[in-house]
Amino acid sequence: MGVKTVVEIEKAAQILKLLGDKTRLSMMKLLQTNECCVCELVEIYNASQPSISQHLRKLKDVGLVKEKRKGQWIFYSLNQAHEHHDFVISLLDSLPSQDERLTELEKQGLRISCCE
Amino acid sequence: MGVKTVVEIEKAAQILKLLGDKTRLSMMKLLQTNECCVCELVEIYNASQPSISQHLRKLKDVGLVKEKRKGQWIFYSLNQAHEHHDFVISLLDSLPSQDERLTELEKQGLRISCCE
DNA sequence: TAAATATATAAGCAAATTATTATATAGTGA
DNA sequence: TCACTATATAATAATTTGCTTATATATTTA
Repeated sequence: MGVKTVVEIEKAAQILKLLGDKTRLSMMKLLQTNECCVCELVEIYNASQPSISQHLRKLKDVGLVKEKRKGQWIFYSLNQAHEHHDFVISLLDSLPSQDERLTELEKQGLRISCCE
Repeated sequence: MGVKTVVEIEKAAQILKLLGDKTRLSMMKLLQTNECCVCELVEIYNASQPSISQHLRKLKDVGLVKEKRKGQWIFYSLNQAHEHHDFVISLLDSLPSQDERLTELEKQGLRISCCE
């Protein structure tokens, strides 16, 4: 499980505040093991497109997620280069997988796959 | 380090939201290894008494801390019986000790000690 | 190039959060 | 019992958050 590194209180509070929202937290767990584009997340969380974009913006602003454009889609995933990535991972490791939400999408034929 | 237990997303988000405030987070870290009364926390965080009381109330409402009256003081500490205590501990274990704040108090002669 | 799709951003607003001020409750000790 | 200290709570004000609506930008495709 590796050695714990220390996260300053203020930095930790900033991260935890962002994760303290069930949509963002679930998204982070999903993005831990999947790349998703905005329109998939909109479907999954049954939220408006601007609402999802704004959540992603906050996560991106502190470097928790990164984006990669593939054609007209922008795929998000965890930013493994984040200073406190291991702190975040150890948190996410206590959460149940959110992958069944993607499986649902797949069933509905709404999963975006994209050859680079 | 023990086996990770799973915390439902909603429950985790609730806990993380509470910890996503630097005063509360620092207090939780302090209370992990110390019992403190309200007036000590007021000194330490340079906050008003109602403000500290309200933070403690929130933490107590979800069962993260517990209280014990000793004379005119009420001492708070982590509630080790919380359903997700191990989740909380694994979080706090990544944070730097806040004990020097108590040491400061001690120097100023403001530490409350109380024989039961 | 025009239409369609995906995403971002800005503005406005309602709900939630945090601090402040004022007051109530409880224990201590003269 | 009265004054004092510690704490909680209620009311209010200030701030922040998250959503919606409207619009802008970028990419694809006809």
